[in-house]
Amino acid sequence: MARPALIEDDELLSKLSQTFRETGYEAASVAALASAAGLQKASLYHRFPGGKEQMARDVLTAAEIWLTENVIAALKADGTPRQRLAGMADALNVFYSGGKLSCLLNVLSTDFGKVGPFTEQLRGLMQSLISAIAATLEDAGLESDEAQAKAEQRVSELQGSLIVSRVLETTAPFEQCLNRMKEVPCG
Amino acid sequence: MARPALIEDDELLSKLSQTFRETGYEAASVAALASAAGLQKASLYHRFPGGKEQMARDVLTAAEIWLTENVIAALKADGTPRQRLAGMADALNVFYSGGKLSCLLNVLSTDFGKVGPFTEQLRGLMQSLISAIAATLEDAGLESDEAQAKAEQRVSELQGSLIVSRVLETTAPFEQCLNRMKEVPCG
DNA sequence: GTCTATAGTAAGATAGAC
DNA sequence: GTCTATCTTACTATAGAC
Repeated sequence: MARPALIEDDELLSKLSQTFRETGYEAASVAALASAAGLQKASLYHRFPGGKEQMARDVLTAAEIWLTENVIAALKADGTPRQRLAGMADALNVFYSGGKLSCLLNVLSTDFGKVGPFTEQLRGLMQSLISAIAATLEDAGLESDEAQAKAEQRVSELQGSLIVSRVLETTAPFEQCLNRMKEVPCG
Repeated sequence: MARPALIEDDELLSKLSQTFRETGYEAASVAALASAAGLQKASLYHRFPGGKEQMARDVLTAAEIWLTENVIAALKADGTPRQRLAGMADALNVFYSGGKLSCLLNVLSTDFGKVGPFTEQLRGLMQSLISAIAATLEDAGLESDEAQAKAEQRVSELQGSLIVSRVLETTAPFEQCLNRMKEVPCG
């Protein structure tokens, strides 16, 4: 194993992720990404030969892993559906820093035309999240179609609450959305 | 009154709006905007001396007027709350082209850091929409706090459903969201 | 692995003819 | 009001020293 880098991969990806989520993909210049990481541009290109697109892809992959190991894992854990939904909400609160960070699903899907380089990965991630929520709602007694629809609705609301929170400059909409997500829908 | 331009202002703004909503603010180059409008870059700058920022601002103002005269007007029209919500949903369906166009509220708030040049206008527009929905829900019998919360929730869901529709490449989430918005919430 | 320095390119914006 | 041509700047990306 080689000597460790001056800045660890995990921390580097975290800094890059924050910049992408704060400013969007196109608006995030490599200079800004380098500055956020505390490196020079050439150092970033050394670690990401694929350039900015690879930086975003690696950030997205890291987010996918984190969401799988935390948000989706919470939904698949032991416990009542109510408890599992609460676990999911807590993990989402961490992921979005209490509503202060945008979602990569939004950011990376916005700055391109019909089809961007991340479309497939984004779709897979979103479907995984929806499926995991739907499965939990089924365990709570909902029928399959109903559970799927409610899961889609909740993911929509989650994404949208981040937009509303950003525009209105208050995290209240995001927090209220998380609270609603903890409850099993009445129908 | 001077001789009319070769391309009318309304149509021009419509083309620019579509480009911004399809690709985002930063990703929409002036060259692409000009191409969409069927003009050269210099012609665009003649009409918008403030450059790309003014183009986006004028597009946003036009959207604000359209939403006020259609979506919000539907909410303030005569009829039962249920009828007014249905009128709003129909207008929103037109505005978003059945879920195929992103929202300027998302696009213009994403590509900047904490504060962008459109923050104030975006916030005002979103608050107007939330207030108009809340007032209709109050007319339907909800208490003030409850109506406000439900209105925020619905706007969140609307924004989010556009993201989910874009990522999953199906307009179903948007359409289902509109259908839910037509109903008066049970509580 | 990180740096300074620099290509090469595309962006936003302007000048001036018609 | 629209155009062609151009300016200036900022961007992505690379080369090569340490």
